[in-house]
Amino acid sequence: MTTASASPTRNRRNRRAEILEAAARLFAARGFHGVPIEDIGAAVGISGPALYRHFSGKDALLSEMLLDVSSRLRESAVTVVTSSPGPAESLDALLAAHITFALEQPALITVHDRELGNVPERERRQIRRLQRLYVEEWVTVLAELHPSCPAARLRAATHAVFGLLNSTPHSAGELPAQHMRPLLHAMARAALTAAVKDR
Amino acid sequence: MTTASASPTRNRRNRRAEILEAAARLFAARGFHGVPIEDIGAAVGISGPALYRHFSGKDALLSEMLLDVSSRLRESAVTVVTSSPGPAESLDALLAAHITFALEQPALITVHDRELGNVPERERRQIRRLQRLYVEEWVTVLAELHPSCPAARLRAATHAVFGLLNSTPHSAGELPAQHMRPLLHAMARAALTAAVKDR
DNA sequence: CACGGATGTTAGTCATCGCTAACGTGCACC
DNA sequence: GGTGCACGTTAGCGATGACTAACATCCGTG
Repeated sequence: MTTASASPTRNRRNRRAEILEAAARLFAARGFHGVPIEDIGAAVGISGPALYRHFSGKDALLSEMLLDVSSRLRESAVTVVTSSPGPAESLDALLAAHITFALEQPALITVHDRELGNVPERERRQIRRLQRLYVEEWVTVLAELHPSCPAARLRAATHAVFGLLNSTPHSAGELPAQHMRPLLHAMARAALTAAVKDR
Repeated sequence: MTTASASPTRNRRNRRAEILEAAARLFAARGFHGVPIEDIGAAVGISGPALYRHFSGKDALLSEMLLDVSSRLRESAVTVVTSSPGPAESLDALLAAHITFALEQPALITVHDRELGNVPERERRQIRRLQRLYVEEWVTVLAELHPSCPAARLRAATHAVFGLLNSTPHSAGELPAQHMRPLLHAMARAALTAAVKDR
């Protein structure tokens, strides 16, 4: 039979993804510098230096992880906005997509906004750029809905909403996901509505 | 003249506070394990091992920092609630107090919800207890305002609002504090209101 | 003015960690 | 069926970092 593991590329991909996932969990729990490379290896059943067959170093691992998250978020935002009939629908879709991500990948979300400072300068700039673009997707949609509201305020409100949505890891287990999702959606929506009201 | 530095206790207190403050900034920026003890010393003008004259170790420093934050938050909540005429005023006062803290001590807030995992078991339990009590102050007030809403939902909503309020460090500089404060207050309030509506 | 404690210093120890080196093994492919 | 590459191993090196030891200095006090 043609084995499922025919292509070495396939295996390599899986291994890399597996490592990234395990590392995300560990980084989220103990911080980048708190996790020795040996522990990451152990978490996927290999040991220590074997990681260097897949990543050029610990920094590179973190960089790739954050770059991946940033571009996925950004990409999903672009997709979602361009395929919505209007700004109101865009906003709901942005909320839904972000909530899905936060609920399904709490570790990644955590690492994403904690460990940027430990990424080497070069790729940190890239990541920041993607994050900015992601925020701007939100701000653009909000600006369409509320043209009279200054952009700075919209940006601040967006960041605050990210804080709300990304708090998921902290309240893990408080509520099942199928209740959490609409709760977060409603709260974020209300917060944004309040933010653009000029009192 | 009686010198201001008469009591050694006084000096010691100041030094400890100074160290805790510097360490908070550094931990917030680079993570607990990312900050060598020498850097903390350097930040207050002494060098490295001199810290051991004030703290028994790096762990102890972190523990004291988080214990202090947790108990201050909790205490302020108790004070504020008991001195309010009713639950509605309590809620506003809780919001105001938390926002003040988040805006004035962004580093402490950051460390407070990132580094708990690096605190030794014993004091971690204490800190968790204080955090739980703080959350319960909020939940109690909310429950008075909305008796029909299940406590688990109120707890989840409270955590989400903390996420919103504590996101301040991320959006540092977006907006001046005198605009940020009412914005956060309005958003948090609206989010809570939305959370307790059962649609 | 000696004394002692609070508070610093520098030098050194020991553990840990990131990473490299050298080597083993299975598997695709000619 | 050898050959080479993907992927893993263990041993060890060099750097760093937490902490201790031994020694200096300031300063209030009997």
